Amino acid sequence: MSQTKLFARMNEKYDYHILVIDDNVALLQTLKLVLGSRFKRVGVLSNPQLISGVLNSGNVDAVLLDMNFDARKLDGSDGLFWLDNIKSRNNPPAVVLITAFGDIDLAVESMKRGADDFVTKPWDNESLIKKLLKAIEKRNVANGGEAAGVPAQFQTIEEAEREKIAKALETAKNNMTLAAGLLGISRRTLYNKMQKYGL
Amino acid sequence: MSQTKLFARMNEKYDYHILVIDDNVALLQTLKLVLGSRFKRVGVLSNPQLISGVLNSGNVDAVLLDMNFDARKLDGSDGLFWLDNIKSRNNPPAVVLITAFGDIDLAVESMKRGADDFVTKPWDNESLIKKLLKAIEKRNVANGGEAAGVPAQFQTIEEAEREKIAKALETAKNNMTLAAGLLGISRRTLYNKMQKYGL
DNA sequence: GGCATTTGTGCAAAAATTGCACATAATTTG
DNA sequence: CAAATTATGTGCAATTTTTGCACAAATGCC
Repeated sequence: MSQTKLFARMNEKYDYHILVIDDNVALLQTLKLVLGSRFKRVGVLSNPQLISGVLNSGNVDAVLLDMNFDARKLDGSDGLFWLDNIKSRNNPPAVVLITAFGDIDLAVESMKRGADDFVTKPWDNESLIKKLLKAIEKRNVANGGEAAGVPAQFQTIEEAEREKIAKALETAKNNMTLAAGLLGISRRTLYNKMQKYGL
Repeated sequence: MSQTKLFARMNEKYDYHILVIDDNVALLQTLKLVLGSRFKRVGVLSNPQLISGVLNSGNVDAVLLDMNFDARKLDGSDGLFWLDNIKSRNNPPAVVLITAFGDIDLAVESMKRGADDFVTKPWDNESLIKKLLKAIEKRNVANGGEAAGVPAQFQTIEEAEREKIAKALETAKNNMTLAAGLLGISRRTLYNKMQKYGL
């Protein structure tokens, strides 16, 4: 039923959907060409106002977002605004930022706000593609790989419980009484579950 | 039993423990002086090998870490190594990196690896202090404020379960059969739990 | 218009949780 | 150090939860 991130053999394109957002139309063309050679679908957008709509419809894996839309305002605040906008969505795509103004503070601030990577113009095509791939893969594992809509792995309640218990034991430094309290279960049950999970 | 991050009135020092790590001893002195005027305790370390020991003993809230120890290797790889080292600890302190070589890629990579902020030499004392404070506060809320070793909040198994179920429903787009499968419980049980949790 | 899947719910058997008890450790404290 | 307090591991019976199965109605799909 699903056919996501499969093979990536020679001449094979990655089955990912990239959305490029930049107000420079010429640049947009170039990027579409470059990325189109390696990704199955590359969308292009010159008006960031439309981001929301596009993300709602298509299944976008990564957004490549320019930091500066307004040429009179080169501090990247527009980019940050749209970054926030995208990252506050429900199941946000990976976001890689691109800018001509290599400002460390801007880069750091972007990362704090949830950007997945940061690229400066002029960029190297291969490393841009690599960064996009890395960002997508990281996002996919973080999301349990539900990029294509169909979940791949999803932590079972039992698995989550096991982890939670392990963590509680650690936090409580193996004080069973405390750990049981933290977990909100009776001490007897904690013993039972520990046996069940081999802890 | 704990008395962390209290007041910060005029002339009052923040009750935080900062550890500065740099191989430049002169710089270390300066930083100790600068930070010492605003933080209760400021430790200083010129040999990163000793980080682990210091972090084990004291209750360090934030580490200010230089990126370049070996003068012949200016790519920051040493700093990243120690950053990883610190952040892989159990209850890691906030880490703010400091470097003379303002390299965007290095900054981005640092943030990816869990640094909390990034400062370039020459720095502004006030903003350095602010960054440290922000980093510590962020870390404290993230950890639920268990910096002092005693757990404050800990998610109960039921709470975790509730969250997990909510997420599963979202992932499965409210397909109950699928959601139950994802969670590894019977469909009937999913209905029961949803009622119990008011989902 | 069917055929397959999903939904919500009932029911009884099986399993898990809970509170309590109790004999021993282990830890704290004066 | 000795007493007092707290934690441990386990048994047991009452209670609660989970499970599998069933079934009629609703929904989706070709």
